[in-house]
Amino acid sequence: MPAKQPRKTTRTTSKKGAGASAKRTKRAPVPRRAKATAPKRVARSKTKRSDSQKLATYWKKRDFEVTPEPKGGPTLERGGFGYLIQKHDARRLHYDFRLELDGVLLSWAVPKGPSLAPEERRLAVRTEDHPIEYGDFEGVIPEGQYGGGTVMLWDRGTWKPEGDPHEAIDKGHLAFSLEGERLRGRFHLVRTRRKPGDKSESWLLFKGKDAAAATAKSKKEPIETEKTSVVTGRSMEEIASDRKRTWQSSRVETTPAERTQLRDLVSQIPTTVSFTNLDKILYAEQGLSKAGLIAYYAIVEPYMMPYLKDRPVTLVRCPDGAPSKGEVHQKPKSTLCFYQKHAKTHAPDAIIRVPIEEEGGTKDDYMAISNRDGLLAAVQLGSLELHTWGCHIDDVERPDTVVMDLDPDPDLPWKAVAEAAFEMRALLEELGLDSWVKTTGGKGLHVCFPVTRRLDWEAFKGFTKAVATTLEGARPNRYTTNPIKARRKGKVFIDYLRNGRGATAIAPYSTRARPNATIATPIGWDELKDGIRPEELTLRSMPARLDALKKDPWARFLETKQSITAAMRKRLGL
DNA sequence: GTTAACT
DNA sequence: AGTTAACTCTCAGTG
DNA sequence: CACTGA
Repeated sequence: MPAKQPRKTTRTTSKKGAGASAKRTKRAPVPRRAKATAPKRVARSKTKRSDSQKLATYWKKRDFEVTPEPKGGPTLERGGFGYLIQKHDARRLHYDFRLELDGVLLSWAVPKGPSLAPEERRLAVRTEDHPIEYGDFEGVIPEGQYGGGTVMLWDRGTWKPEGDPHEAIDKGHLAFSLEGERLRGRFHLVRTRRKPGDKSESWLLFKGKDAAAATAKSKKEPIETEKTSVVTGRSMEEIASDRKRTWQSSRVETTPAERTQLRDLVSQIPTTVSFTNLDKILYAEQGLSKAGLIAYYAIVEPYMMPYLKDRPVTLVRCPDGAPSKGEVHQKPKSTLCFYQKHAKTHAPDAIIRVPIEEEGGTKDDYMAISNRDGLLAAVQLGSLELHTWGCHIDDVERPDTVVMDLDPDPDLPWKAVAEAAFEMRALLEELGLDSWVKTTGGKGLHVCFPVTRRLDWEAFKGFTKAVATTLEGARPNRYTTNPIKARRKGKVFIDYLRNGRGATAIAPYSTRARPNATIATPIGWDELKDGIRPEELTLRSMPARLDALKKDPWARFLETKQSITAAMRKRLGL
């Protein structure tokens, strides 16, 4: 079963279900999680296991903060023999065949589902044991989660083994009868010989000979005739759309009227860029479409452009949208998004190409944006973040903008981060430098200032390092400049390395590829003092904020002419 | 999201 | 015609 | 050394 889309493959390789035999693509290495799948050992072992051991694999694969599937817990061994089949529309549609034994549900993924014809032997891939409570589950597993997709209860009832089921499973031949609503009579599960390289057990599920056995011709297959839930009568579509309703209730609703409005707005933007996929949702939690993103950038463009214009830029592109809360939790944006630094073949004409010398001495085309068309072209490419160099393209070797990144231990209160920014400002002021502050979209702050183009990157970075270490030296308990042990111990990491050649920092007014759609927002020092909250500066709130602002908090940034002087460097011991 | 290079 | 990879860089830690 | 995660 080769995967359809490479990106999704990467993101979901560890999804097994029916796709247990999925061939690996070259790019997608076997995730460690998949290696941890060891249903064989768990299921075949005759020794008594504790309940927690039995379901360890099941738990390991799921994030119960995200998925509506039951966690299941230590269960009493009721000796009951429940049976059920779930129709599961994950990466591939398949049927999950489950038999209760020893307090868990033994499970097989059957890609083609069961057949009533004894000669039809259906592949059944053994998967991890599931908790008994799973037998009641019907609903939608969120995208990005293990087995993401719609689950329908297709059949349920009881089963009865012929002989000792433990021995039969060890032997690899389980004969049993089913007493379900849609399947009845004798069935067999037979384990096939394991081929070298097989990661999971393959079994065959087929009908045993009895009165209920049918030849494929004489009787319709229940898989074909029964299309609805055995419990709720719902179709797969109905189950799936139920999710939409509950899901949408927890976010800002986008009505068709609003969609039209956004499309209209987009159509009125004067631009040469042609847009596609305007209704595609890029921020799931806020229900924000690509049209909404384009509208946002069209609005902030006059505010943003002065800081973005004519600097080498790196894009963080997420054509399928920002990671949702669930996705960010387990597998961050590395798989959903990718960085683009070079123009390569992808860059549209509206984005400027700038040949820049690489470390090795060769030249490669970088990108720069100089006007609205360029910005919107980047958005059309699915860019959710724009990162800029600290220089302009007409003199790439002479930087002109310093960014001191204050990156706090996540446990630190916001107030401590704000205080750090004020201390940084005070130090710079003492040296004779005016500075401005912006949020980053997360819990960090950037203290920024312009300087005249005099130093090369080495000297420039050296100066920012000295500033950082000075602050660290003054308050070693509060600050660290060591990226290694940056985290822990309640410190703020002062990242001066953003001031090196080729390094970048998030551009003012850029969106972030994060679930909450926060914006890297220039703010006033007074606002920071008054306790402005970075999580409230979002894509949705920004237009109103800009309207309400009496003056641009960074108004003086662009006019300020100041230099890193010999005297300043001397004062820092350089 | 786009392109080029494959099967 | 349909499928797949590439689209950053660096660095510490791990086996 | 190859690979991963940050």
